[in-house]
Amino acid sequence: MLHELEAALKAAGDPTRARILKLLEDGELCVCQVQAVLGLAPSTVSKHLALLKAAGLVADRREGRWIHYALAAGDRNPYARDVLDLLRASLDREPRVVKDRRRLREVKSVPVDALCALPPARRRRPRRA
Amino acid sequence: MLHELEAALKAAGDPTRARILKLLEDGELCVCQVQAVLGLAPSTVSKHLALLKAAGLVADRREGRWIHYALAAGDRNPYARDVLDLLRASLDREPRVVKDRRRLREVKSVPVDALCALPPARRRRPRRA
DNA sequence: CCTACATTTCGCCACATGACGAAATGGCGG
DNA sequence: CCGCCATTTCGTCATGTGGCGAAATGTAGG
Repeated sequence: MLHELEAALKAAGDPTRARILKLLEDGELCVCQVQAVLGLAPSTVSKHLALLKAAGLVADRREGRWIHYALAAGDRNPYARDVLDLLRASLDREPRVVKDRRRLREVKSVPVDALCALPPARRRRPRRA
Repeated sequence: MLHELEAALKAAGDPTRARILKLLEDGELCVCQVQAVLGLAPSTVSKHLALLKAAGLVADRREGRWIHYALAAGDRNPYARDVLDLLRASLDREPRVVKDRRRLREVKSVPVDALCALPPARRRRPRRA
């Protein structure tokens, strides 16, 4: 692997992964929640999360069938703290980030076990089935 | 272009460009000096410097035939300062960086107008011709 | 054990990126 | 104005990366 700093910078330097990190600022999320907000294929989201984890920027936690991801405490990559702090202080006015946050509120209002069962056509406005 | 933060992170996240930024911590350098230290083709170095400049991490200054690059003050990209500070506080023990610094001292001991005339075979130990 | 389902892994494709050499550019000295 | 030389631009190639869908994995619940 690259040096830890380069890994962290590269991981955070991708638009999609930056979106994910901004989402996680509100607290941990399971993969399907992230996927619902981003609107990308599950495999794509999974790969990004795996890369963020490899870079030491996020940590995962298994709970039943679901795997929750959260911002890392920095115990794995000493530069994670700085990079995450930089991100935390940034992008809050970015339209994409604002939209994602709005969408996240919708997603969070749905129980997790109902979320992933929603058909794609309904994904824009999730509702308890 | 990408958002400024993403541009800065991406620019600094590349190994070669990180090496360049670490070199510039000692003060401005002309392209041929950077090229002599890195041992890469001039066109390659030029492209990296152009990208760093586009990202607002470095600034260039023309002096005669030579173009000097220096770390940016941050007036172009508001995140440059943070990213450069992060780099400044990092990598100083990296073997690659240590070697580059040693090589830089050699390169700086040669007058600039003599440096670029050196044949490639002699580049490992530059000496006034 | 078998199914259901969240997540990951794998194989693929399109595109971005880093490297080079060759050719173009632009200032300096004649 | 002409050539020299540092630097950039251009074209090309190999490799890396992000996206997807299909298949594998692993856990909960019957």
